[in-house]
Amino acid sequence: MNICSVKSFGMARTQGSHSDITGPKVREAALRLFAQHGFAAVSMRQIATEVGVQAGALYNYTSDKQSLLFDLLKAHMDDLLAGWNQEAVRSEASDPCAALEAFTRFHIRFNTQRADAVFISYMELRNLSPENFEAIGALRRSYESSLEDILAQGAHSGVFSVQEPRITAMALIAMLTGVNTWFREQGRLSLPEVETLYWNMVRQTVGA
Amino acid sequence: MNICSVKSFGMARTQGSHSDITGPKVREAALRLFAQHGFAAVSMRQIATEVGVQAGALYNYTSDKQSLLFDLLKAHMDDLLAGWNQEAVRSEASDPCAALEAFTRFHIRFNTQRADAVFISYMELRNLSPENFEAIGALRRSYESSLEDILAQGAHSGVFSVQEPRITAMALIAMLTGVNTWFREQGRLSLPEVETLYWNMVRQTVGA
DNA sequence: GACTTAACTGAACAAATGTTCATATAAAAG
DNA sequence: CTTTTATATGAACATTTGTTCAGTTAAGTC
Repeated sequence: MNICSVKSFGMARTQGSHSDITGPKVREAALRLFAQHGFAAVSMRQIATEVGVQAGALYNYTSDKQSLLFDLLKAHMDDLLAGWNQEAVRSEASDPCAALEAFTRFHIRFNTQRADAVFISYMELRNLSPENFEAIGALRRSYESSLEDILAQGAHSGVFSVQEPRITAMALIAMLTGVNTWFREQGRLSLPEVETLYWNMVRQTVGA
Repeated sequence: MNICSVKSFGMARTQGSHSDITGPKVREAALRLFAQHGFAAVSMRQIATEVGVQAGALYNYTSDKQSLLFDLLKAHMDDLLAGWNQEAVRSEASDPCAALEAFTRFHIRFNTQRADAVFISYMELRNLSPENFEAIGALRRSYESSLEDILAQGAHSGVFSVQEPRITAMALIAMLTGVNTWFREQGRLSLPEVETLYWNMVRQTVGA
């Protein structure tokens, strides 16, 4: 239940309202600070200072510090799944090899562009309540399964040599997400070059 | 500078001393709690309760909460490098392919046995002071370089097809460390089975 | 102009934080 | 038994924490 959406009940002042500016600012500041220092180490007052507001005002945009974190993680996972669905449709890859290449390139491109959210998604799950933890976990497993399906189909049709599609999917996702630990925008290698390097490794891993 | 080592200056009561029991207990409790809840979310009082002692007594074993974390990370990295050195000597692998297999199996075995320390080593670096961060980073890079060297040598002698040894090393380490996110001791697959599965993937990745 | 209400302030709250230290305890040494 | 000292207590400290809320401000509607 998002307090921000109170405004959408056809009330006045929907244009130029500060909440349209402050709301995103709160989420951006929280995302950056959580990634930098960790959820528990960041105070509501630090977030408020970053936004340019007093701590009390934050509670117009979240009911809790906890649900502020959950909203960020949920939005990230929804973005990820929506982005991949769109990519899968766009590339209309019927053969598993093309689908795997599309996944590889999408995952690297998407994750390097949101390093903060990715980092939080891996590190701060433990700060969620059990239900919220389960909700994020289900979304994650759904994403992992979409790669597993590609691998299983490729193994079935004989273009991949993969014994354990689930485990291979986990291994490949870990490998691809690892790009975030070293990749820098101004580095020696461009993003397309990195994508191609990793696609070559992925292709060899599945024996295609 | 470790306060625990004060005792080692040839003083009395080195046998049966409580500090020989409490000291390790403090580090074990801190390791487990930091991994479970995060460094910032764990209070000195929680650690003390776990040990069965009052909070003030912890300061006989660490000068700081910060250096308690650093000591844990430092000890883990030292363990890792010592373990790998020993393994590299023991397997006396002259050819790159055998060396790569030794690395793969060692990394999986070592890391799955210390999941808490591995998790902290990746998540809590941001809570270190700049010098301490750099110290841990140097140890990590040294470990990464030992894999990079194997890959570079294999590429040079033609048994591997690896374009970028450094990036391939990062990719492989990320893949192998990812085992920790799903592996469970009582699971369907035994550790040797997992090692073999991953070794097959690693071998294919480097084109050997 | 008067009125309504979204957005924010600033003070307040109890609880918890890391750390220190004078004091107590009990185990080893002489 | 007496002395020494490693080890632990428990209270105290100044800050900081998440959260609430009565009141202020200003932007929109009529």
